[in-house]
Amino acid sequence: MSHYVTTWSSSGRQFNMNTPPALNQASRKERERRQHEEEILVAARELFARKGYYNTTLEEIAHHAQFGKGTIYNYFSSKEDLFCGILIGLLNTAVEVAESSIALPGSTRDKLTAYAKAILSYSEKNADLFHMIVREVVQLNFLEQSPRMSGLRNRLHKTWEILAIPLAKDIEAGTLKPSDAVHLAAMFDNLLRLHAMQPFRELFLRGSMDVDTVAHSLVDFFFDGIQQRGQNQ
Amino acid sequence: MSHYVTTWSSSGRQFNMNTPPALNQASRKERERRQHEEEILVAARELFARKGYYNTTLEEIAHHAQFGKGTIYNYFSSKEDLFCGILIGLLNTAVEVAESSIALPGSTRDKLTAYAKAILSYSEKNADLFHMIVREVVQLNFLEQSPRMSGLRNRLHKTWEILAIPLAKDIEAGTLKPSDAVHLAAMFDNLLRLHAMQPFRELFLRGSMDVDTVAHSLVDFFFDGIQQRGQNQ
Amino acid sequence: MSHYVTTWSSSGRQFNMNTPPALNQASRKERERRQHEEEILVAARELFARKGYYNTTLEEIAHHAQFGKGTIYNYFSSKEDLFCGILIGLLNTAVEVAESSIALPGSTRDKLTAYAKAILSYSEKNADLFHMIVREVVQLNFLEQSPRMSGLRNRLHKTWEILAIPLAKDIEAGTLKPSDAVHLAAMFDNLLRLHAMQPFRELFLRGSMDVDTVAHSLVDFFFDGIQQRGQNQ
Amino acid sequence: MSHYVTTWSSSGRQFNMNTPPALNQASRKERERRQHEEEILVAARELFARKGYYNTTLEEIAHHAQFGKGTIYNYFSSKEDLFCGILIGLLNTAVEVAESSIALPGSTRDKLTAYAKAILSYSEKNADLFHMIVREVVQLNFLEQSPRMSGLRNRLHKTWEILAIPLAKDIEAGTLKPSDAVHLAAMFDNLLRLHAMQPFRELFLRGSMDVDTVAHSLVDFFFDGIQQRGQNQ
DNA sequence: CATGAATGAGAGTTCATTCAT
DNA sequence: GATGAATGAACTCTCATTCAT
Repeated sequence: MSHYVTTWSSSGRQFNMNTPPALNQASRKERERRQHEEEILVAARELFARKGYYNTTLEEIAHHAQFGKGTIYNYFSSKEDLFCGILIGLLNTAVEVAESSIALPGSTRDKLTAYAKAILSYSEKNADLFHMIVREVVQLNFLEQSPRMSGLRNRLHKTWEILAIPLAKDIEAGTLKPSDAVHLAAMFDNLLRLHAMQPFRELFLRGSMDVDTVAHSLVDFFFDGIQQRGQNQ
Repeated sequence: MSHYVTTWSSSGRQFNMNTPPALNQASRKERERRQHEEEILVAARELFARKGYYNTTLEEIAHHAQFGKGTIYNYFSSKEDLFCGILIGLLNTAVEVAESSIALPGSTRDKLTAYAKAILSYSEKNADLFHMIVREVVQLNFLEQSPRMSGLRNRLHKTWEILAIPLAKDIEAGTLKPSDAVHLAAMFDNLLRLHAMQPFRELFLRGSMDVDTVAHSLVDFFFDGIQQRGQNQ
Repeated sequence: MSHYVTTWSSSGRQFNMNTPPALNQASRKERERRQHEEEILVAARELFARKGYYNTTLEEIAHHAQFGKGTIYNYFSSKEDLFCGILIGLLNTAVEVAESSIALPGSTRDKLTAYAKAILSYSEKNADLFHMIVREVVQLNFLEQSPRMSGLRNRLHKTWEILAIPLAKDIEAGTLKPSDAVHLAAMFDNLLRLHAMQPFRELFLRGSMDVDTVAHSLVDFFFDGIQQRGQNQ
Repeated sequence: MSHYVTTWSSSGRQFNMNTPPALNQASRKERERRQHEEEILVAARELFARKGYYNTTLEEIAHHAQFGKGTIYNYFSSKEDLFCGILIGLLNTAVEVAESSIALPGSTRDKLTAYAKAILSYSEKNADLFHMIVREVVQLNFLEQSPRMSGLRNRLHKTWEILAIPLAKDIEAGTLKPSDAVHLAAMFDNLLRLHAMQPFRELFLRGSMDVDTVAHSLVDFFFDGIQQRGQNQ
């Protein structure tokens, strides 16, 4: 599964490691900077996920990241900016995962199953993170005001557009009911996020089901509904 | 449709109007008190929905409710308590709507369609309110800390249990696939809430579809999935 | 001398004490509000004068005014606004003093002498205040940015225009050299402020000269220069 | 005019260029050090003058001087010390200009006119600098606390004492009214500084008057006052 | 019961200063 | 000597809550 995921870096940035030795001096600094930025992001992600955006103070984040309070501001211009940094990383990851998944050979069911497995598996490792996203991202005030945020919704939409590609083909081919492919993708994605959220997992998945089982049953539900085949109420 | 909705009062509380005249004196006071509480709840609901919990100050709420700041504290012991008041009202409403809906005659599809229509119609009139709930309620810290909050999740779960009753019957009857009925109800409810949220509505529903159409297509999707009947990929 | 000075209230506001008894209820609140505002202004004035704008914290001002930190913000929207409040009071006072002074009967020398005495006497009681003004007002950045500040420079200029009236008459009458009357007024005013400043007073006036003597000698210098009459170097 | 101005170096320090070749090695280092110090002083002067002491950060100064932030601390022990460095340079310059001016042949009027021309001309090139001095130097806290600052007021006073020398002679000779010569010098100096300040220049001098005209009219005002000769109000 | 002035803990943010490289 | 990332004390400002009227 993980073969299509090159980096799980939350920032989603790619950078070339094959720099010539002459540039290593600059590279060291740069690498350290990225390292620290990542540490701050990880600390913030954990606290935001656990306690929510407004209940987490910068001091806590700094302490948890083992930095001084002021250091955070050398990497992010504000608390909001830090939050954006997290979201950007997550959404970039989602886009990447979506792209890799639909590039896999196989049916649309296979592609969506792969996507579901990757997202569920990621969210299992990142605990309450999706939880936080559902909680905060949707807060449009937030999204609309910050300039850095402007592209976030587009990125979310982009994930859906990517997932919509195979769905659209199937609709055209007549194997799926005629409908808005992007809308379907959004519904699937949100069902998935829902199951990735901790409280929901606690209620229904009780650790008894592994990622693969959940992914398969979600895809089945998505394609076939809850009704027995052949039945028509 | 509205015949099964007894009160849309946000507090969801029932109170008996048939008090004997001797008690009317006390009743006047009591009625006035409820009236004021309701006005405060309405004002708070609107502002919380528009700007989020943390971005709304008590002063704004008081002003919007045309009361003094201190007056709020005669009705709610804290900002958090006020927020709980709103949630309780909403969840009570949901429970009531669920109860009324499954009490209707007809198939499970009919019952869920009725529920969907009522919720969507309510959320249309209450704009960003479901939006806010998804955003804030899920915040477990919030839920767990306040004593008054302790029953909120149970109430949410209760809605699901109510909706699960007809589903469980169908599963037993073999018309639905074997699965956890409450889980199915939760999925349906969350799909519904998703479509009740403003940003999602904006993206896909563009005012072009009315409440009835959306409700029906959601139910269809829920029962049949996205696949053409008779197809098996 | 003091007969032309109606209020020395730093805010320079006039308000009618002859309110009918029916309005006294409102008047009490209003009076208390002004009282508190004045106390805050006095405290801030003293600290700003003693330690400078940037070296004085809001907490100190609040403590010195015997209020809580937050209370200050019920009266002034920011530290800068508080500073503006002080300046407005002072400049209003200066305008009033100028108006009263030139309204007095007598020669231009008499009018300017009266103005000088009033300002020096005021600054003697208000210690480092003029000191602070010279130090901070001139800071144009400050003046230009705040909207409330927009009129401050005009007010300063207005003082000069008022003082310029008798000077202009004398110039026209040929008893003073032809020159820009407002410029002359500004020079006189600044000479005056200079002598009102504490460090300058310390250096030259050493308590040995009283207000009247200083005022007279300033006016003499202003009209006659430092040269002996009849001499031409 | 410029023949009496040996260095306009802001630090006002004199150093001998005629070092023997053997010391050139040390001298090179030393020269470079002075060069860098001067660059920092120039950058700081410009920014302090433009934005005020408290609104200028060390980072800005460092950037403007094209050095790293830490480098500043190799030359000045603190921000305050840097500020002192500027003041010392300016006041040294003023002392030098005063000395050169009164050393010139001619009447007291001529000497003061020369001083006025030099100061006005300097301030014209250094824009808001005198502005800043009036604004900040007078702040006694500043002066009194820093040990390096201890001599600054003395230096200011020294300028006045120098300018007072010819005035004292004239008073003794009876061509000037009997008065405190240092006080007169201080008044003249401050009138001059006033006209060197940008806002004042803007109001009255409007570019229409050149340095020479202003200097002459200030001296005339100082000696003769504003009254027509032969008039006695 | 209604009010809103008073409160102060606590938030995000800035920036002079240090120090390892 | 030059650097700039790290630091944390100290700042201004916010706002839920109290309480005298």
